[in-house]
Amino acid sequence: MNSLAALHSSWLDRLNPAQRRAVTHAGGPLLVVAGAGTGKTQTLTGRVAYLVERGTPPDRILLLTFTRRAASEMLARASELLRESGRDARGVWGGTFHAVAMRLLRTYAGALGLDHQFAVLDPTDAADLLNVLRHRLGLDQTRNRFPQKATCLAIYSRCVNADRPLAEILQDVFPWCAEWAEELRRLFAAYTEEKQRRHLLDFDDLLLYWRELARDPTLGPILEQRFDHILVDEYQDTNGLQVDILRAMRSTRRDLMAVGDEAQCIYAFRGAVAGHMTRFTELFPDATVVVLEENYRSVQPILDSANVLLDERPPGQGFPRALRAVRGPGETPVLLICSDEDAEARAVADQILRHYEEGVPLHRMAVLMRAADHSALLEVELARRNIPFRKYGGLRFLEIAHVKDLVALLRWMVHPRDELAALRVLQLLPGIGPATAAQLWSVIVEADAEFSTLLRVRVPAAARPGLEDLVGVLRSVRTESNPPALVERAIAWYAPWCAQLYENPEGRQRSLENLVHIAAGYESLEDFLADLALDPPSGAGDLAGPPLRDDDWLVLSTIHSAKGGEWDVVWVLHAADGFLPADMACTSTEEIEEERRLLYVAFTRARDYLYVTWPQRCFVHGPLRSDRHILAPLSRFITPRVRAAFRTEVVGRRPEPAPKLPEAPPTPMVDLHERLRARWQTEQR
DNA sequence: ACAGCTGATTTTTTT
DNA sequence: AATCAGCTGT
Repeated sequence: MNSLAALHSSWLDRLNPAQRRAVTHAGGPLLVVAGAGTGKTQTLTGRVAYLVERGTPPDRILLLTFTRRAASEMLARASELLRESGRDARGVWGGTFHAVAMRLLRTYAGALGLDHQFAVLDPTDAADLLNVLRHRLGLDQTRNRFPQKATCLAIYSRCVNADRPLAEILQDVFPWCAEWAEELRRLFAAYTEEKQRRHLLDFDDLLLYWRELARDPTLGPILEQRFDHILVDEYQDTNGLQVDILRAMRSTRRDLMAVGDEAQCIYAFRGAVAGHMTRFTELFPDATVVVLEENYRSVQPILDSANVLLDERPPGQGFPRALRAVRGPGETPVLLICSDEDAEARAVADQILRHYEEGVPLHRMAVLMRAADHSALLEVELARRNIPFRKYGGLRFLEIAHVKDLVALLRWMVHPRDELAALRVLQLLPGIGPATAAQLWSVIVEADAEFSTLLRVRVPAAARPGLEDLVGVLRSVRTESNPPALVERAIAWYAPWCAQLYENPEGRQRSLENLVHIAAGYESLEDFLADLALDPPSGAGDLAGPPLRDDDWLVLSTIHSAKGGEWDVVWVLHAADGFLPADMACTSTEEIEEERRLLYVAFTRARDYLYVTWPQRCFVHGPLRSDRHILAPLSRFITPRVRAAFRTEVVGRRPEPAPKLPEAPPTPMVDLHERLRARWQTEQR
């Protein structure tokens, strides 16, 4: 025990008293209220290390995080702390709720009556399946247009995750779809049945089945005993379903540690409720609460701006809890008033270069925005100036058309009964559309997935050679099991169709080659695909972005994807009403308050410098609002008091005074009026 | 009967 | 910019 104490002291002493109290907490439920930048990650990793050091077997610890990356980073740091004691944290169950659910369900599939071979539907597949069923139910031929497949999935998912009835969700969140309540209910019923019939689980099912498993009178207790300690990061963003799971997993055992910050709850669209933090102590009345308030990240002026931002909330929106900077004074944040978006992009690029020349590497800077397309002009400007960047958030890797095509082929190779994948692949061939593809599929099903029967079907001549090669590729899994080799075979088949179907085939092909490298880390193609669905490469930019000359790149990120991150210099783009808050999120107080928290998250990512930009004129493009300019008022969250925490700079063209015309020389009079009238008098027809 | 095209319509953020 | 229903030429 003495030697253990000596080992601890090396890193335990570096924690502040509150952090140490959390890390060495004796037992029972523990809530850590951790404001932004207060060392919540150190506290969590410290706790893991402490538990392992005190003898808890790593595989009896469950660490639930918001992304997989967060889990692996924390476990690596915990192992670091443990090195002296000769133990390590590998073996700890770490990952997202979804990834852990996947692992548990693979283990208990049999007992649940689930096919061991169940496949996971990524959101794109889920939407495609809904689309199929929507047509089957005749919901395409309606007076008004039925909601799009992605919207249907969003509605379904919100109901499941918030555990609230459809009618309520429609009323509160999707009022423009309220007229479709009955049709949607039928659609979701069909969807649920169809998934079960095909042994498919979507992301939400992973959680739903876990909850059922944990609540089961026989299996539940076994599952609960499986873990001595459960630790949850970003607790403020857990939804009702996840809270249910935690309660079921801790009905008799009491060791549960939750870490979070109510002011950073930004996932209402996934069913999170800002009040879950406060409700923790209701669910676990014997909980110990530890509050971390000392901020180690930012200089005081940045925290001042964040503190005022929260202080301007209407009453009843959570406790005011001011952050104190351990680091002390620093630069005042800057509000950058730009004449338009072009000026914004140029000014931000200028400043990036200035900080770079002062010695800040690009990867210590980040540009954050509410929606992925807010950085469109900036991206052009960065490319023009050869500033390398990576973009996180926005279009997901698996949503890019050519990636979807290739992944469908890989899935079909692995799961011969994957109808959605097969139909997508078959329709790549010229002359084959929905009907022929469906016919080919039924032939295969009858032949018990013997691919060569495909060649007996009469297809348009143009499709014939492609189809023959396809059979060869599909059968290659029988002789080859090396994932990268299989991915290469798939690419070889797909490349010509890709070139025919899309612009920029070289670029697309290069991004596909990256899949070969990623696949190299896997034992089987199956594992590779399962992981790809749950944890795809972050952002399209990872693989399709501009060529990276060196290892240094600027980060562009949605605020949602920036969660947990920190940078020396941070820009927050488009701090204009209609963009932040987004105009689609202004129908209720709850939505608006969430937008305010989003801005709070953005502010508190910055260590040394914070710039908030306001383009006075914005170009709105995309759905619903045909491309046009609008005058955008400053974000309602930048109230006079908040603005007082900033220094203001103005960039771009001021409205130019009308150019003075040179004095006109005297000229003869002309009758303009007459000429204009005449235009219509002589018009024939 | 079908594939592929045309033109109207479309809500952001992510595991 | 993408989706989707309906139209048109094969």
